[in-house]
Amino acid sequence: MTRLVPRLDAEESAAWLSLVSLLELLPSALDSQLQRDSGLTHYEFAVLSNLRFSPDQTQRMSALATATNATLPRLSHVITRLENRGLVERVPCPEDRRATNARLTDAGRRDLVRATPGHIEFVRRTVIDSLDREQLDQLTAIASAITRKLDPEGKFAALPDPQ
Amino acid sequence: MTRLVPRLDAEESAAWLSLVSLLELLPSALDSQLQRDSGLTHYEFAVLSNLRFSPDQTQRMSALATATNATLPRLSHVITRLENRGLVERVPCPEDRRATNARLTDAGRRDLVRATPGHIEFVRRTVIDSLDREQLDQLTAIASAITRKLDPEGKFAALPDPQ
DNA sequence: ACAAATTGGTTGTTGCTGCAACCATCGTGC
DNA sequence: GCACGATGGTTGCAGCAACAACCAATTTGT
Repeated sequence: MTRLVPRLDAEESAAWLSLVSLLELLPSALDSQLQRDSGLTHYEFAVLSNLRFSPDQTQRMSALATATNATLPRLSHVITRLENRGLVERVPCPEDRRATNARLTDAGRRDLVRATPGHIEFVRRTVIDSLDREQLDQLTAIASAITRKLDPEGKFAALPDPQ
Repeated sequence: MTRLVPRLDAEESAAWLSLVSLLELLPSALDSQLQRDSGLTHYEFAVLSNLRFSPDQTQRMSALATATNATLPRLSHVITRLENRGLVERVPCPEDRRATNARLTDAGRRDLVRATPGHIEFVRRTVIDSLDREQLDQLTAIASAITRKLDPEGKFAALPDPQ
């Protein structure tokens, strides 16, 4: 029986293993930091950040869902919880009565603004400061190349630049 | 009020955003592929792979948990499910009667061997083939550097080399 | 030798995500 | 202008993970 898929050679394997470790460790580290310091999930943080930089701090549910790479049911549940905590509110969309807009409240904006510096600092400490300038560019190229394969249309917008 | 944490500049921001996209898209893509083609979670796959390359296809629960970066309760539940599906069995540890060993069954080994080529092929298509040789080395260095910050003792062993 | 502390695992509860079913509104074709 | 499909969103249910509480076996201290 011939091997249709060649196994990974030493360099490929090293790259893959180190990437797997990263995928395993970094997301949970990010979540822990945000949860501990701000009571926010990384996903909730992404939702709030997205709203913050949208016109009128408002976005359609469906747009917000694709921008955060989530299913609509997931977003709906998350928005419900955030609404109960007073960080977000649902507003019926005037142009399309099927649609719902999610809007960041003042309290939500306040919490987000409070959470952001600590998050950036953590990102800097764990990621940015581990790399030199050259590696920063390399990382951008590498991650973009892989992402392009997974999301060719670039529908997933990631986080807006936290600032 | 002075800004204690300098915001990210353009290059830093680009690197971070592209990395976030990767963290968001790749794990779910890996999970979908494995789930669809083999009925295994990525985590279950990691557990089985780890057992496969352990002496006597056996590992202590606690060792297996740290090697897969999981809490002990999580592993215990997963092993219970895998045991119900006949892919793994629990064996009391002779040397320490508190301890439990998890052992890969023949059926488990068979399923794993079946699942592996498709998984490798997917990894190749999405990750490896997106990069050139130079980038492969760069990725190894970058991911290792970040991982070192998150897990200085290197307790997390990642997957053993799938082959 | 025995009490206390530590280690190794399991079980129960709660919270979040995915999927499927569902309802309401909008657009299209006739 | 009305039926039908498509779109936008919510709700209910099932499965998995985190945390805490718990039990059993072992080690430590005296």
